[in-house]
Amino acid sequence: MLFARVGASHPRYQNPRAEVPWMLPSVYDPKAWESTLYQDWEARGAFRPEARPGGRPFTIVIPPPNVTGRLHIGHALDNTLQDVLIRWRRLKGDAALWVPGTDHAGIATQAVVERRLQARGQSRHTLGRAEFVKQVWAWKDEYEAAICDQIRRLGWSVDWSRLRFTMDPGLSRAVTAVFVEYYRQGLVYRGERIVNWCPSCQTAISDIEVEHEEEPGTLYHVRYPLQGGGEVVIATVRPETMLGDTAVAVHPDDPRYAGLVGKMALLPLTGREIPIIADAHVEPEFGTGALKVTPGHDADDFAIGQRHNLPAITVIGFDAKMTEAAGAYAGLDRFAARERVVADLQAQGHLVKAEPYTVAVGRCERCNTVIEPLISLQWFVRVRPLVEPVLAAVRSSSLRVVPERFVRIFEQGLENEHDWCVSRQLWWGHQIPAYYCEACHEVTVAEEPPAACAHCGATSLLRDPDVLDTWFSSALWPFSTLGWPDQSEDMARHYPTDVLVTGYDILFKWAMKMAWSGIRFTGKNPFHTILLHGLVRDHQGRKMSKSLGNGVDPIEVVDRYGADALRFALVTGVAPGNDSRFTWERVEGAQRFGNKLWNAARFVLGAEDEASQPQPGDPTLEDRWIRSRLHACIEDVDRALAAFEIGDAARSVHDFVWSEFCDWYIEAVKPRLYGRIPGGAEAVATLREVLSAICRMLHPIMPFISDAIWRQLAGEGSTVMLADWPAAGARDPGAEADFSRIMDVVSAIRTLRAEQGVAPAARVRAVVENSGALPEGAEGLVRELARAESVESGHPQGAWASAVTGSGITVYVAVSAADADAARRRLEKDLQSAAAELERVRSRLDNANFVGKAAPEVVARERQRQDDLAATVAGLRIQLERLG
RNA sequence: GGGCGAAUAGCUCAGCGGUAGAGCGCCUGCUUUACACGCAGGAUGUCGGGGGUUCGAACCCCUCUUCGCCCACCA
Repeated sequence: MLFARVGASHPRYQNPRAEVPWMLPSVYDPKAWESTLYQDWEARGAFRPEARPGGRPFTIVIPPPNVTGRLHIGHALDNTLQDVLIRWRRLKGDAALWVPGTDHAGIATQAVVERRLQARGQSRHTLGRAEFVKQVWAWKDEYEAAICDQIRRLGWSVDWSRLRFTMDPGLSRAVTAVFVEYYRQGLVYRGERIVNWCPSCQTAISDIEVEHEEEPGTLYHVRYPLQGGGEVVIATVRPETMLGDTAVAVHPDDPRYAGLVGKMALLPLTGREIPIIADAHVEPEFGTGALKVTPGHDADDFAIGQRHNLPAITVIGFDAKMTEAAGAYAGLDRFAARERVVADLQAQGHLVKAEPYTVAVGRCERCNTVIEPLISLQWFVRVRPLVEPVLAAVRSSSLRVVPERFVRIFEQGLENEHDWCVSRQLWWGHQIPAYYCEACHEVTVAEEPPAACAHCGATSLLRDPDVLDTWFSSALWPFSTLGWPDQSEDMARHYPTDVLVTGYDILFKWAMKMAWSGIRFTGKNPFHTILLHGLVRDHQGRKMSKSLGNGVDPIEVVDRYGADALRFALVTGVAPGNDSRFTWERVEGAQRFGNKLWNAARFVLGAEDEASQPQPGDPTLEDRWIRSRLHACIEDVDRALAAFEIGDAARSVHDFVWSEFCDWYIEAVKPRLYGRIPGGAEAVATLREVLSAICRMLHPIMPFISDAIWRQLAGEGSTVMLADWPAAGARDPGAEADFSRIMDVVSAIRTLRAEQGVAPAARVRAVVENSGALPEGAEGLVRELARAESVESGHPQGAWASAVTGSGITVYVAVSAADADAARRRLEKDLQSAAAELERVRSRLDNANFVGKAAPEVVARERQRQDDLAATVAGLRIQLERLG
């Protein structure tokens, strides 16, 4: 037997009567099923699109997790959403392909490996580049394996035969091809520009990798004397950079400084002469309206410098220490230099004032080091021309962003994009395919190392040592994973992909770049929809982080509750695009739901043996009702999934299973199954039909338990994973209305029993006020569900307890030793609420505006309500009188 | 400087124009031939404040407050 049917009994399990004849434990044990099922799915080839021959392709590429470490709870959400879509489409008959893979994550991975080396007293420099890269590959192998294992544990149905890594030979070829093509088209260039330099990571990073934080700082006002007398006062938060000033700028229209433009100022501390220039960038309102210009250490100043042909002086080096150009300050750390400069300015009388000021400090997102803007020779991608077609795609909705509010954010991100610095001074990554001639110093960019310089023919060429930004290769992921630049079958069949599922936090970093690369190199949007979700926070709403130690390991959750419980909990916690909170309570709730379904399945499977009739008869009211409700549920789940509202889909199945199938249908069907009423065979057929549909509807979200049940329902040779999605048949409004009256009456009787303190096992006499209140033949059902000895119609005399249902039906229960006070309290409560409601309805109907302006059906409904409520109130008054 | 999100029961969240909901927690009962990871019943809300639109607002508009994000050449 493939599957163990008997799991460990639950310690709290204590119902001796539940020794089940069909051998299923009463507590669902995920461990007994999950790994076996996953292996079986894989063995069947169910993860591959080929498992659905003839199906329409449906494709998702996984956002490749970094090989720096293990998956966190955010990955668990991201990938579960993808798996839900993939499994749903597969059940719908699509040839669903989910491409798995991992990202080499340049800086991050290099940093963790370097940290490990450091712990052993080594560094990448002691190893040398080749050996170091070899060690990073070993790390990658280790963590990739761990990640793949986690993917299996979560039940994600990825196609393992298509596992990819951003530095695979094929994907690396794509990277080179794209770089070379960009170069040919003039979209990539090398230049000496001001970049964000991280002194700790020792590499340039892109704008988006810098985090801006507001911090308390100081704004210094410094007096710069003028050549020939006078002075100008500038304001700065970084006085140490004044050593590299090459101008003072004022606004061209600023009357205060109209006469100064063209004159020379004398830089304090060094006495160097710098010109006073006019530039519209200067904000006259800020500070003194005069700006010190340091092209070597400020991006804005660099731009001003270019406009005015100013020289740039680098006074801070790559090590964040002052350079020789800083004269007396050379060798000092940049922050120590700031203090010294301020002290010296003060001593020499140049400091006008220093006032507290909030400054936005840029920090490296990886290591939190304060970024130093520095001029250096780097490679850049010109993004403006790339961005235009993406804007057009978003505006025409050929590229959708869900939820829609992110469309504008996406557009603004595209519009703000500046040239992208793509070279990194690292060893781990795709080495830039640029070769420098040692003879003529010209560069050759080519897919293969050239034998000779393209410019002078010399044969001595050196390859650029830098590697590309990780996002350069991730940007190609939707097509590089499918075989591009080759004309592969997967490209033909599975590209463009369908949906990109990712967190809003990497919309700009990643999604945008994929969009432009896809359009540029394949002529198509790489996906038609970007589905965004938020962050998974801790139960207090804090971001999960290593330093807070509040992170939740998804595998720990799986170990304790099973993958289905985690998946269900994650998915029900999210509204599209919003952050969500992780709580163990939610996971427990999901676990209980799985167990509830498991036990419903035990009931259905066991019911088969007990059916009294061999031939199915006509469906009864409850059969028609549950089918109708099932169809409503299927419709709703389909609608929700199509709209990417996955939490809604989960809730819908949950509520149907628990509140309708279990609470009412299974209970309603018991008399037939136990032979007290005929019709058992039809009940069994309906039970099985509904359970089968539940398994299929739930499978995308809870793949394991749905298959565990399915296999017992349909036979072990089968798997729900490759079953067909249930069809939403026609609704039966009559059955729904009739059965809901039955539920109303049963609930009313139960309420009265509880209020009257009737012993649970005792049978009561019940009366329903008018004979039309219950559907024909429903008395037996009500008797069973409400534990009544009889259910009649009429107006009983004497001391009966009564209650009014939401639908206005009055229900009476006879009690042997009536608790008159309790009965009176109930009546008064019902009377009070009915009278209040009647008053509201009356005043509404008395309002000529309402009657005149509201929709006619609304008015008609209110009139009907008025009549019903009036009758109810009158009836209750009579009841109260009878009670005395 | 611009933009976005959140604010509903003790907690986590649905609801987004027509009588305030769920789960958890809480209270009362209960071995009830699927399930005590359960069943039945119950209590609990100035739907952040203030204006407006509407016959009617938790829901639409304006405004304010609090919390959290993102973007921007924010000396």
